[in-house]
Amino acid sequence: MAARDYGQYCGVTRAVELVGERWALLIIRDLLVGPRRYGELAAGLPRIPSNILAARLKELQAAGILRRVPHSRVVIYELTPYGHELEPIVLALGSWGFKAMGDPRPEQIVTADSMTVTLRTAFRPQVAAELPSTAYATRFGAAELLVRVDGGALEVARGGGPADLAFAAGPDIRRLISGELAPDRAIATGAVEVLHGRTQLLDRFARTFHLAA
Amino acid sequence: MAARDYGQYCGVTRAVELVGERWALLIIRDLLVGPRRYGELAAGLPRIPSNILAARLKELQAAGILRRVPHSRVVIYELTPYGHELEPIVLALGSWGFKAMGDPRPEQIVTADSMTVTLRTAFRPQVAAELPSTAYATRFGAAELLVRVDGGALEVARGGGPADLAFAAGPDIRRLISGELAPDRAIATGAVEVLHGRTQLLDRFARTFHLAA
DNA sequence: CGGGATCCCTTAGGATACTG
DNA sequence: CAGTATCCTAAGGGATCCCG
Repeated sequence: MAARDYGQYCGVTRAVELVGERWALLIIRDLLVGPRRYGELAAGLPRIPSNILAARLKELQAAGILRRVPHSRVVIYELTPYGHELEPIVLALGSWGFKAMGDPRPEQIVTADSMTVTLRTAFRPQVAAELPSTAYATRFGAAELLVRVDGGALEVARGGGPADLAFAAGPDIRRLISGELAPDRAIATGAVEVLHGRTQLLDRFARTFHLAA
Repeated sequence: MAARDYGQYCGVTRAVELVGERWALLIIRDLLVGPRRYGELAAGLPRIPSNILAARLKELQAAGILRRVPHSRVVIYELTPYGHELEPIVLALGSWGFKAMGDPRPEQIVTADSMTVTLRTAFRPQVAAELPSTAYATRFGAAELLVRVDGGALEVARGGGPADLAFAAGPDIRRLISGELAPDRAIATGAVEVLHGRTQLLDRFARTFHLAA
């Protein structure tokens, strides 16, 4: 059950034995957004081989990190409380890795769950608390998300819906979130295309979601 | 330079591409304690093949996480500021993994650097600040450490030295740190052998260093 | 059709020996 | 001491197939 071990008696070592295998943390990242079915996980991780996904799910289940819940006809995977304790670590990794992202290569994709986690990472509750409640309908690559900011609370759902601001963003969304690209410049250069709503609301978005470069 | 990639444009993904390869986080863990030479790293990671250590050092250097500093005759590896930003993440992983450690298997060892990181993780500055300054000379397995607690500050050095309390601990040190094993019980059962100093000081140690089970 | 299992091949990683 | 070089095993990638 325990993957390849390192022969050391140490908490860090144990952690990487449990979640350090290839793909494991990305599965956990997606499950942090919500319970998922096998096919949903596979769709969110297009390049994971099916046998690896199945193997990881078994290992993570044996480690007490996730649970396999058979519903009628379908199977749901969800994090256990112990698995949920990884949330701050995964978000911190996202914040740290954000700085090394550079520009996307053509084959790199943006998935709904990864973008949701990014938004959670970048969310600044204390800033949001001082701004009016706002709903954003966003599209990043193929990922459509409905982002609701209400006081210091953030809610991200897949799909669209009514919103104060609807926009589609290309890869330069990274520079917008890092502050390297000002909101008005982002619109001017076409990095962000506003589909509906006042363009000034993009500035509110950029203040609400920020990550250091 | 970039290791196997995942094809996703996401901070978490980038992070695991940079530090998710086998052994990488353990190398970083040891470098968090201080700059190390190639041989020191190899000694602290007894089961890492030499070619893998060399490969990881190159990859981590290319990623801007560590620096190769040639001194006269010897080469020193040290974390860059970007690499140092991983410290809270590594400590959090250690704290999370601590809960899944269980009892050590016979082949598992404790190294000086891993134990140093564990002590840093378990250190409670706010508790220590209310206790008198204390020096502990400790031995965990083969790892000898001199632990100085002064107010809210912690300093851990390899080797021995004068101390208020000297003790050697077996694997049950984990239960002492988690609070499952009371200090006096630890001494009574032989889990901790006090070599010098007042045995009551072990209680102070246990209050200063604590991790949830 | 969702949820996997099986196949074959490639490549990272383990063990050990060797070199500047 | 600080790494290469080599050889081999086992994990991972990719496609396909299977079963309820």
